Amino acid sequence: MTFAELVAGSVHDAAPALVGWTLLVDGVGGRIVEVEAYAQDDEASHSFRGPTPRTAVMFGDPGHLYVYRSYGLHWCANVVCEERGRGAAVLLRALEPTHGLDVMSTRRGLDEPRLLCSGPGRLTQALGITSEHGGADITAPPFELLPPVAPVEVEPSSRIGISRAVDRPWRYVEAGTSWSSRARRAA
DNA sequence: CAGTGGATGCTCT
DNA sequence: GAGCATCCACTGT
Repeated sequence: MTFAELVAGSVHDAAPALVGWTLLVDGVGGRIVEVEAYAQDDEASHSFRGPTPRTAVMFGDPGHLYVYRSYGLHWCANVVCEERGRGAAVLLRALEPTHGLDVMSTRRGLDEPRLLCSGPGRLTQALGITSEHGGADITAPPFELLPPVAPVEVEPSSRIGISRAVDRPWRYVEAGTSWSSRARRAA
């Protein structure tokens, strides 16, 4: 299954299947360990009330990036899923840093590996993703996607930071990872 | 370690 | 004018 085929399917299948892929931007990045699925029929999704100038990308082609500003200062990156017009996307919430640790440390202004990519705002800062990448094809340079080298076990849980549809278990975290955004407690 | 609140800008009501 | 798909510093134990 190629990445393009994967994200063309249901967002509820694509989201857990993205865990374990490695995402690089200009050779810098890491393994995806935490994501959340957002569907159009989903009160917590930006696409819930239909397309707007901000969310137009969500209703475009799968495999492209929907980037939005969060709380006025952070960028958050999503991979558009399903076919055109569906308004479905997967929010990238955490990576296990594997490539370009030094570059990410500089961009983040800290050395602690655990804090480089463990959060949606953190990983965009570490990878240099901004609104300039909004609408870009994530399967083309400067992006690079490497498939998992071994089967990945994924556990569903509730999504974080939302106030509606809180009960839907559409957050997917790699089992046993210590790199997720809620792994602040020691292992 | 847990809990709180400030920063900061854009979208939609 | 409210409300965020957040992060960090600071407080009090």
